[in-house]
Amino acid sequence: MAKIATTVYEQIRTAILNGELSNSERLVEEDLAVSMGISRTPVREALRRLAAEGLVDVSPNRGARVAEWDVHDLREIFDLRSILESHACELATPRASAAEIEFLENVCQEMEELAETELSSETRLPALAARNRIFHGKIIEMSNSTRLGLLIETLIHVPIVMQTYKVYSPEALQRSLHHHREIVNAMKAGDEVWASSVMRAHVLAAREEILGQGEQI
Amino acid sequence: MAKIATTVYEQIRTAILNGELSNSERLVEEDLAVSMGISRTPVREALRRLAAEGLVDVSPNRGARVAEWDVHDLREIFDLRSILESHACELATPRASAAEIEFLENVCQEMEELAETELSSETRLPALAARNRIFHGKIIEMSNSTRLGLLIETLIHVPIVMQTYKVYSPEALQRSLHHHREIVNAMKAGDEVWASSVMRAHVLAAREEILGQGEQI
DNA sequence: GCTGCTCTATTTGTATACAAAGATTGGCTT
DNA sequence: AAGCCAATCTTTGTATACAAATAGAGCAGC
Repeated sequence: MAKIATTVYEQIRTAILNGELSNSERLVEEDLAVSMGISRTPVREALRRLAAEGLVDVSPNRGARVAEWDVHDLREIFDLRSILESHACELATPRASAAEIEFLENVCQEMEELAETELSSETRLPALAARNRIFHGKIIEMSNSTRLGLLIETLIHVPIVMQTYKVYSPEALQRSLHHHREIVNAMKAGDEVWASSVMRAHVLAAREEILGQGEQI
Repeated sequence: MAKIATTVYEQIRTAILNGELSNSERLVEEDLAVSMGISRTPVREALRRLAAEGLVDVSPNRGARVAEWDVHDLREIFDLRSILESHACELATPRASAAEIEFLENVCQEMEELAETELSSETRLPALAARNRIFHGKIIEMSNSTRLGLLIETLIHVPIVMQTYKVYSPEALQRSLHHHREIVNAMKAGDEVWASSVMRAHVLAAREEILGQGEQI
């Protein structure tokens, strides 16, 4: 844990991702520094890093705020994710090993089992979200394209933030799990067109789910 | 010019993009600072920013170096650019105004005129490259997707670096210009599938051109 | 009572000082 | 002579101090 700046970065990052910081809340360097018992220098570095990832907005001489997103932003993000993640599927399919397929199948099974447990449990949703991230992350890793991974990484923050407020409808959850299964089946069959098409549909379906709820908020 | 950090950032950035800094050259904060007559603080900020954009690599406690890329990186980058820029075309086509089409046609014409002037002139290539960037940038702008623009932005650095060393073959140049014309024609016809397909081909053709030459270096 | 201005207070931007981690060089041992 | 260890030297990471810019409060003028 040599670098304080990295620690600070992770702390602020998870705070934003967990919704512990309200939207467009000011992030005053000095305040953050004293609250963590350190100096402004590493805080500054952390904030700039977060700005580069789009999690905070900084204006010159006016400091940093937690970034804010509207429906148009969300639409952009999911459009791009649908394109990039389906591309990841396309690249991953011909490279997929039996072990990797099995890994994905295990994640599918875990998610399916979780989905059958008691509804609206407070531990169930985070557990599902975590598995979901593992599933998507694994496919991106399998695509063997560092930059593709980095691009998707920068697009994923906002959906995670929204995920906090989101309650999947039972039908949407079922559809999502079926998509996952179908993606793995397509990869198993070595059919990259099939796999990437399902992934595209999967992300676009999620978009509608989120945007639909967005109007209710 | 209030922010020194921004100035430094731009200076180092253009130095890298112009190839004035040799590959994987160390960027020592203190040296850069004294050479610019400033302190290390803004230099540090600039380096971190460049790191976030992938133009320099920084290792903890070991400082920053100019980033280095291999053939695999280039392939990744052009693959992703082909996807994202063709998506930009798709979004831009239904939004394109007559004035924007005319603007693109003017850029096409300028490039065609430049192509007909004396060969291997040292001013011709940079002029073409500049127009090329304007052409692609305009379409991205027309797509009206901030994040798409940002993603492409982060992918474009490396090709620019390589462009410095690159001499287009006359055939490749002609093909490139024809692609541009065809893209504008497709947009004029309101055919986003056509437009995005040509853009995809355009970027992939550029990839082969660069990679083919890469082997010669 | 409201608008606009100035002065102050807060906060960011930059410089400098100090601490810690790596790299390097010189000598020592084998 | 080669390799290893240690001391030093360089370079990065963090803290603190100071300068500049912006925001806000209070006052003056209308």
